[in-house]
Amino acid sequence: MEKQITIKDIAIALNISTSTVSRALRDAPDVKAETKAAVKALSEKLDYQPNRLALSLLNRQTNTIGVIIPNLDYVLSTMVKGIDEVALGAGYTVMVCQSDESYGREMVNTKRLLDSLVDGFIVSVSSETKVFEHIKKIQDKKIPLVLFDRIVNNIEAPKIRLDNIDGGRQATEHLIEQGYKKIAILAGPENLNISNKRMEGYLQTLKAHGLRSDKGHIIHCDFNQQYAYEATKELLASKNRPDAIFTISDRMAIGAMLAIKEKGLSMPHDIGLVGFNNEPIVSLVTPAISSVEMYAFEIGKATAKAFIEMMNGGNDMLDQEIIIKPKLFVRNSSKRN
Amino acid sequence: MEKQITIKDIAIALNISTSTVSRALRDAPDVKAETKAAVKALSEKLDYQPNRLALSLLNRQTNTIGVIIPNLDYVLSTMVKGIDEVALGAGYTVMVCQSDESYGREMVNTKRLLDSLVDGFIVSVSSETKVFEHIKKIQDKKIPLVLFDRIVNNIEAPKIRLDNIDGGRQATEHLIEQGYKKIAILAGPENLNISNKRMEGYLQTLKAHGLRSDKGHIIHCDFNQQYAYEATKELLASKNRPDAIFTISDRMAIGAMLAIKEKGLSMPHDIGLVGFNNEPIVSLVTPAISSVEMYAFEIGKATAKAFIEMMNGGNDMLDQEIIIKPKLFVRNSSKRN
DNA sequence: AGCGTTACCGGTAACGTTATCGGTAATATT
DNA sequence: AATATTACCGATAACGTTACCGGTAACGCT
Repeated sequence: MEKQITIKDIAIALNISTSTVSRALRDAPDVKAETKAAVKALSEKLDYQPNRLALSLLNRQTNTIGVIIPNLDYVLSTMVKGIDEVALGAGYTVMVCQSDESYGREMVNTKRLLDSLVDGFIVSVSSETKVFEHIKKIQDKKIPLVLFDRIVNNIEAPKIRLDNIDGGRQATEHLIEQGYKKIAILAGPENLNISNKRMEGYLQTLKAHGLRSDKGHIIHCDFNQQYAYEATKELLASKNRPDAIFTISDRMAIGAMLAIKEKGLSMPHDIGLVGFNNEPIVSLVTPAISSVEMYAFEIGKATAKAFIEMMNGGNDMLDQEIIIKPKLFVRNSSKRN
Repeated sequence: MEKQITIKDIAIALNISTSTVSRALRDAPDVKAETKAAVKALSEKLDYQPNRLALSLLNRQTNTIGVIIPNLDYVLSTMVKGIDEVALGAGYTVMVCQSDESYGREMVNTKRLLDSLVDGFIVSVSSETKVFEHIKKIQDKKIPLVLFDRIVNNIEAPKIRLDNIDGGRQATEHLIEQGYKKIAILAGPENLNISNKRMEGYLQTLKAHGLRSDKGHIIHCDFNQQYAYEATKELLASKNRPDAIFTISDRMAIGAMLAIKEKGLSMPHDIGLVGFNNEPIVSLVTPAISSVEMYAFEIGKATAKAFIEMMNGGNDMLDQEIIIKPKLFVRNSSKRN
């Protein structure tokens, strides 16, 4: 790393003070046009770039947003893309740190970024996170915080998320409409809010239609094809075999699909299947899988917008919750009539 | 944002100098044990966190790596995960910026990070990038740079990449062994190095086995299922219909698969299919798709390791090229005997 | 001639931290 | 008792930048 060009170098070369150089570069009114021109010409020639560290230290702001996410799967990548787009436009640089679904790494990442590196946080918590001291610490320091997707209820911050209950409802209602009676659900980890909400939608809808929800038809497993595959195998081998499965992610849907095919059952005839996320892949397998679109890119954009609004003094936003409506895309895995 | 606790606050509270506080916190030998204890206790109590901006300004290093990537698809996400893992372990924070395959955004991102925000760069260029002034600027400033995956040949920097030619060779050789005679290739954008290398392996292998490569069997299209789907439809409708297709990504393989199924052809009997990347999805569709594993996580780790080595003064690494060997995983889409 | 105004510029302090030098008091050595 | 050594600590400068205050020279006005 070479010594970088500073304002001082220019000042010495032109035999003026650093103050004048600084003013000239910022087009201040009280600098002779001639001087300005000389300064600008030289700084151009030397390819002067202001040192953002020094500026940040002085202004106490870095124009950087810390984004903490559990992983970089399809949905979160898409959300990050949305955040990125809006943030970049507003002059912010985004710092993405993935916790890899680990509470420990989430804490470490948060702490690092907290050391005056970012102006604020956009967080989606890991599935392992059950204690929120690190999040509270952000707020103790009065640093702007926005939660998205995997939100935490008892923290007061703007929250941007999907209407997960409604997503669960749409999927379940559709299956019922198609005549399925024994609908199982492959849910995610037990303490994961988004999973529980989707399940809540599922349970509510069953109840509303006077259907019983067999306890054996509710299965918690990790966000993982392999687990989903095995869970489905068990489901299909059970005494009270379900005639439809709602999985709360497409990855899991594909795992389930594999087990269904292996068993020699046909979709949608013998068994119906609905996934969640509407990843591109679901329309490319056979049969194409019905799935709930969650508009991840939009969620990302809305999150960044809320963040920026908050940065601009919107402390009245603390209790705001932006809820995006999902939409079921029906495909052949569940379309019986 | 509240005023943060500084070393000065502690100094005033304990009626000692900032120098002493600083030394006490760093466990310097020439501080009374009693003083140390007092400082540590208070800094603990006030939850003092050193200001990394100030430190960075002083030491001229930020302990941050700028990672520029074209997007966050499966392969790159996995590589970033590898980079992250190694970098975190070495005390670096990673700043991921995606260019979204746009030359303009790649430039903007690079420039921003160049303003003293990062100690070095790890770059994978966008498919749109044909001019490399922004990359050369990094080197002009003597800032460490490592290229990975989508590398640029005429830039002198450590490069970590897959042996793409060999990947193309393995795929093609396998298809030939399975008795396929008319092997088409779905390649990526024309100026994309990784695509051209995989194609080179394909062409070399055809030649080595005395097979002609029909010009109509070489198709360039974007990394995109939809394009691949349409391109395959055309291929299958052409006079000289291929009996096998090698796609240089799994996304494209799935697009191709869709077209093949639609046409009513069976794999591997009527037509063979081999993809690239070995994404989890390929083993979950029917038939499972053969694919070339590129060990993305390993590439990510190797990249970060090379970067760190370079940071530690390894300027002798400038011409080093680490080449990871791929490995074909054979599945039912191409296993005829 | 004396005063105010304008145009322009320089010096200093500050952001938070640490390296370096130097100093003082207590203790050890002769 | 005089000197050397040790243990401990404070002041200062520096990293690069800008806000703020102040100053000088030139000019115009009465």
